[in-house]
Amino acid sequence: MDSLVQTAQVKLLLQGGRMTAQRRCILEMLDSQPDHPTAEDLYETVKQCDPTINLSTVYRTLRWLEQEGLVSARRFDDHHHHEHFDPARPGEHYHFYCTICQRVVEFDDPSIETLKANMQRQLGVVVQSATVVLNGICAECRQK
Amino acid sequence: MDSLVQTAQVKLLLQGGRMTAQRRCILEMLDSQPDHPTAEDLYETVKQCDPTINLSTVYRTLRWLEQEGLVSARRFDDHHHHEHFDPARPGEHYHFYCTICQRVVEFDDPSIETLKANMQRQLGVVVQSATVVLNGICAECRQK
DNA sequence: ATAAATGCAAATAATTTGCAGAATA
DNA sequence: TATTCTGCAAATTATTTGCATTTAT
Repeated sequence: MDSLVQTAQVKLLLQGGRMTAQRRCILEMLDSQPDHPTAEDLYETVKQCDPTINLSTVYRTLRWLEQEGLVSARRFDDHHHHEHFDPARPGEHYHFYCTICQRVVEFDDPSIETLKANMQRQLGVVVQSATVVLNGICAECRQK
Repeated sequence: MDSLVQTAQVKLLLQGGRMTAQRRCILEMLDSQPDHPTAEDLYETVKQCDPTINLSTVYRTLRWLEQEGLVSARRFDDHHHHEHFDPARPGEHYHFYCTICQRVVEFDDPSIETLKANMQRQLGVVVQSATVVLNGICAECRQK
């Protein structure tokens, strides 16, 4: 398992990019959290290791990572219009979003492949990807 | 089948609201199009029947309709961060989004109920709603 | 006549960009 | 030392809000 820092290092070398302190710090934070933070969330966290970092730098790094296929941007909530950044681990996965505590739980299920196949057949389309967000109440919030 | 204008009329009466020319025009446009327009799309269309209408009025009407359960707001594309407004017809449905022509096709499929049931069991959560967007190439765009 | 809705312009929120200076290879 | 990257401030995009004026009931 390469760390994000290592993977990014290689990509940077290949394209003449540079591993700066800011990037290393962002990458380490992203790697250590099982979260799906917003840019703002990440900014607040990263400030702990580099208090003078700028939000633009966080965005620029996230966009670069996205372009390199190392994170993907998702919108979970139709009314809070900000993106969550999902460090791309191997294997497609989908999300459960708790409408009470905003927790995100990843899952995968064979019924989604069934759905894709059904729709390709019934609609005559080609399905390239699927976004599935189940909204509801997570196990923890139910205990109340 | 009541038209949106009629349904809205009743809701307005019950809450002391008023049926204005602008609202009627927006409702008729929404009703006649099988589309999922953005606020801007709708604004351009509505201008044809009321050239002096303001974008704020379109937004205010859409938000009121949303609150009344007559339309729902969706984000289809993770990189164009604007909402599409879906006139809520009875029955839950999901969306196929063509990444070439931006066409939206509605569908429903029993595999989604299976998915919800699986996840409630496996994750111990309560699923209240599901957002499913399949992205790919529609039948028309495939002919090329 | 009165409360509600509109238009306008300014505010907000999330994200992006231009540019001069700082830092890496 | 030559580029690349950063911080800052200003720009952009989508949407919302305050307020004076207009309009439906």
